[in-house]
Amino acid sequence: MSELTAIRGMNDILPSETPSWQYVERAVENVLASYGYAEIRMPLVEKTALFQRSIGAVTDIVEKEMYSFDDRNGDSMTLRPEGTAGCVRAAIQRGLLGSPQRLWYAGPMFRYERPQKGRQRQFHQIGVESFGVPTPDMDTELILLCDRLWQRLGIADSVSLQLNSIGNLPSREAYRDALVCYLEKRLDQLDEDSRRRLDSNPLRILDSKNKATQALLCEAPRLADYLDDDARSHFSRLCDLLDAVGVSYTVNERLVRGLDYYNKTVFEWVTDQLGAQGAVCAGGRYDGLVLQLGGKAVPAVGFAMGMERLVLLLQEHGSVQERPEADIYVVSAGSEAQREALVATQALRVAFPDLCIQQHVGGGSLKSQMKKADKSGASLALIWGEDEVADNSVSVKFLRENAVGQARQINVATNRLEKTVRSFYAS
RNA sequence: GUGGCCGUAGCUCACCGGGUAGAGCACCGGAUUGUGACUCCGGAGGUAGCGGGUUCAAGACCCGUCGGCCACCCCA
Repeated sequence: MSELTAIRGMNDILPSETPSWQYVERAVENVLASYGYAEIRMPLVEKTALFQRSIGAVTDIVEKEMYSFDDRNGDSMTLRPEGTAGCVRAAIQRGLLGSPQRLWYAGPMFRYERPQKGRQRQFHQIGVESFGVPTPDMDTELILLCDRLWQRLGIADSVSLQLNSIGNLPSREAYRDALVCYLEKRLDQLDEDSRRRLDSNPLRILDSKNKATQALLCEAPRLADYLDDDARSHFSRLCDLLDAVGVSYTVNERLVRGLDYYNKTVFEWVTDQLGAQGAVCAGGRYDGLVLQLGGKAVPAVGFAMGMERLVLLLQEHGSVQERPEADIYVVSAGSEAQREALVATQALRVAFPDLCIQQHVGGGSLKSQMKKADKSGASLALIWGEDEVADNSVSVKFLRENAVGQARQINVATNRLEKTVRSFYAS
């Protein structure tokens, strides 16, 4: 093996996998279009400060996971670790926020982490963001959109919705103080990671996986008790609407999300089928971010889904059907026959733009060409040899089980080939 | 950043201190003249991740290193 290998955590998506990817991408694009969302494409690289000021300076992402570098002018740039910051920046800078906007984007994100199942350094997200609508019906729409997509992909049974409200900044700060106060009195019962979080990001302690810590939290102050009326009614309206449509969810009071910009609604679609990586899709409301990044006070909600994780889920369910490499495989013996075959094949491609018609290349005996025809999965082989050239015909061989009474091989005049193929596919 | 498991043919894996390192699948060729699959026959393909050590002898044991997977952490 050469030492010129791919960078750790940056995977090639191989030909055997791209059908699954395309399947997911098409389904997503379809569903998004049906809800009226428009695509936006942003650069992969942004100024480092953009991420520092949006994601939150003390988050792991900004502290140790960003691919940052100085460009030739000495300005610090960063390969985007997530999409929301760039999308907000673009929306502000390009003046998209005069009226409500429904946007989506897809593409690679970069985070310097140890790779594991469902997690790599270059990974792909599809992000959906809504700007300008402060009411909970907007949050609802986004969640319904997800639900529709899971149905569409056939993975609805594998994911479930976790929901919470983390209120506005003042109530979160008040709660944070109460939580820290409570935990500081019980420092000895806290695990090491949680102790570290006590100064940096106390809310994250809530979703610690440590059992002792979780037990400790049962008696801790509850975030829900600190929400103001606005956040409370926003959340209950969201729940009402979800109930009305019949989307089931679990209110998870410990769900706080990692990025600083969220307020009010946060949600996560989780699965137990991807090892340690439970979150397939996650997001929430971020009413303050546009203002914080230099725009007007425009409310917003959004979420992102992890393509790799969706594809993994889909593959576990085996619901992507594979297509044969070719529908028709063209073989020939002799250079004159190959010439005839080439011309006829080109005409067939015009007549049947949706079929995959492969003409054998690279020579070899007719036998070896026929082997290739079989392996390609094609239903028909078209054969040109000396005899066919001599009488302007082509031999059509049916390679698969087909309609009763169908001959295994027939010889037709070249000018009747199109008609023959058409009738084969009609039946 | 920490921990566990693992690097032998294109792929999945055997052999687990001793002869020229094997199998299945895949690949190539042949089994009648111009015809696939199934079957049979034949062939090609490996400095056993890399470096060092122990030993009369190492793919197997030890150390290091690189790479992979999984988990912690974090997150989509």
